Amino acid sequence: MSESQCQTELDTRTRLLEAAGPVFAARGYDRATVREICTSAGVNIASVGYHFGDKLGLYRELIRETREARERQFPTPNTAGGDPAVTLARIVRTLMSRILSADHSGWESQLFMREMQSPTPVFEDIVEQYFRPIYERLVQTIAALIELEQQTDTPTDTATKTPDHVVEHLALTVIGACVHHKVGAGAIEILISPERRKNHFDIDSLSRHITAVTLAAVRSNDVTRPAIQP
Amino acid sequence: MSESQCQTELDTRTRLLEAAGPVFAARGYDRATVREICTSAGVNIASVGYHFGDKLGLYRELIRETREARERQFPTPNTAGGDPAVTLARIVRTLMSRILSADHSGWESQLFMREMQSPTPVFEDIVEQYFRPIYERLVQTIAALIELEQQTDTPTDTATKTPDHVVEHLALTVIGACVHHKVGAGAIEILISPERRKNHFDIDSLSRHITAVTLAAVRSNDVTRPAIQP
DNA sequence: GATCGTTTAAAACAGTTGTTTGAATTCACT
DNA sequence: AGTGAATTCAAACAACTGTTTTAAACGATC
Repeated sequence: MSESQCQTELDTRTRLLEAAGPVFAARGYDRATVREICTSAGVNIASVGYHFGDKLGLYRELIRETREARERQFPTPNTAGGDPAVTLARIVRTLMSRILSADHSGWESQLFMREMQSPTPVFEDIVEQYFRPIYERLVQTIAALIELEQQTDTPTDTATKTPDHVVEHLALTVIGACVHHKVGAGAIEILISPERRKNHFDIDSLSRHITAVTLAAVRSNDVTRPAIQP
Repeated sequence: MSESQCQTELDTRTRLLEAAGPVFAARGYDRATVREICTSAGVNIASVGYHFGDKLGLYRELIRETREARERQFPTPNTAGGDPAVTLARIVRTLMSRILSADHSGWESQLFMREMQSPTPVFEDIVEQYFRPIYERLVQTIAALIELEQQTDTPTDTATKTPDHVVEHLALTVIGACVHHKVGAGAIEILISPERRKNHFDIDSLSRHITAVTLAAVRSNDVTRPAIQP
């Protein structure tokens, strides 16, 4: 094994992985062809079979490495003791960064978005190892926020405790609001003017907005104390 | 042309359209094969070419008819004069119904979701004719809500007017929260317990939750009066 | 320098895809 | 029944897919 070259002439295996990312993200697992990947990587078609067994093997490895890189770059905040409002802001920003941050060209998150609608055999791993940790931290944080809010309430209001499913709804609302800016990017591109998108649809603005909405919801009894059918 | 039979023996054209819906929704445009559609419809493979020109022609017609049916069944609320809060609730419910209502088996909205991530030549039409109307009504309603809220504020608070992009952020947050329950259904199925999903993840509960969150956000100055960088 | 395991190369394979062909069939109308 | 257009059918087409094959090139070790 040669480990001396580090400039442009890399390992065939590595070149395959690097070329596979954009292609799988752009076309999806099925539409992506090993021929296009190999051409883009400048390697022979048979290399996929040799190094990864088959197309799915290459895809599995790509997903694994991408997820690990994404987690390293935007780790799930673990500020357990601090102010829940600050933790919420951090979680939302982490979510938005993982989704919108375009280090290479935004294909990383596109991979995971495609798994949501066209799941492959790796989907369950992605949810358990990538989605669940930050989701559960979000649930904990929102629960802490609600509890904090209700402690400062006047005692007469504390008749009914906020049920668990409301916390889950809130967490999923947050995630949905974040994810939508990637999933619905094509529609947003048509619905929102380019100038508006350029000025106000960055990670920072969107994170702050979603955090503010969530905090407002947590402080509203109409959300945390759901009424019986009106 | 025969128009006498209306029971099980329908027009070949109609049978093709009816069979195409579930297949295109389940597999996506590319993965769906005309062979599977024709087998499911019980017609010859060449019928697609004869009646619709080609695969894309069949798909175009399916999208058109599905969109029109969906708009008929869940029309965009046009209660212009009424209480904006009521209008908001109606819009959210319409959105959730269009997305989650499973008349046949939920494939109708799946079609549009797939267009968001793997757009075909019909995507722009869908956005302009299906998404934009209800989106703009949502924007108008939220703007009306904010104005109504700020009228009742103490005059000292009305220093800064809510900028337009905040209204757009709010509208997209609402849409994202709704859409996520379809796009992220696969992940939600893993993250949320089946019992919880069965009891609290229906159209009614989710619509009320999202409406309440939006109303809370509209009433929060932290949302409608975005601060300069902290 | 010969040798053996590792890696790459071009070509072919078997399967599936959307589409087309040309004959057979159906159908309304005389 | 006969006619002519509309429709359906089985079969084949050309293009593309993932994968395999077989031989060639490489690289370290003796």
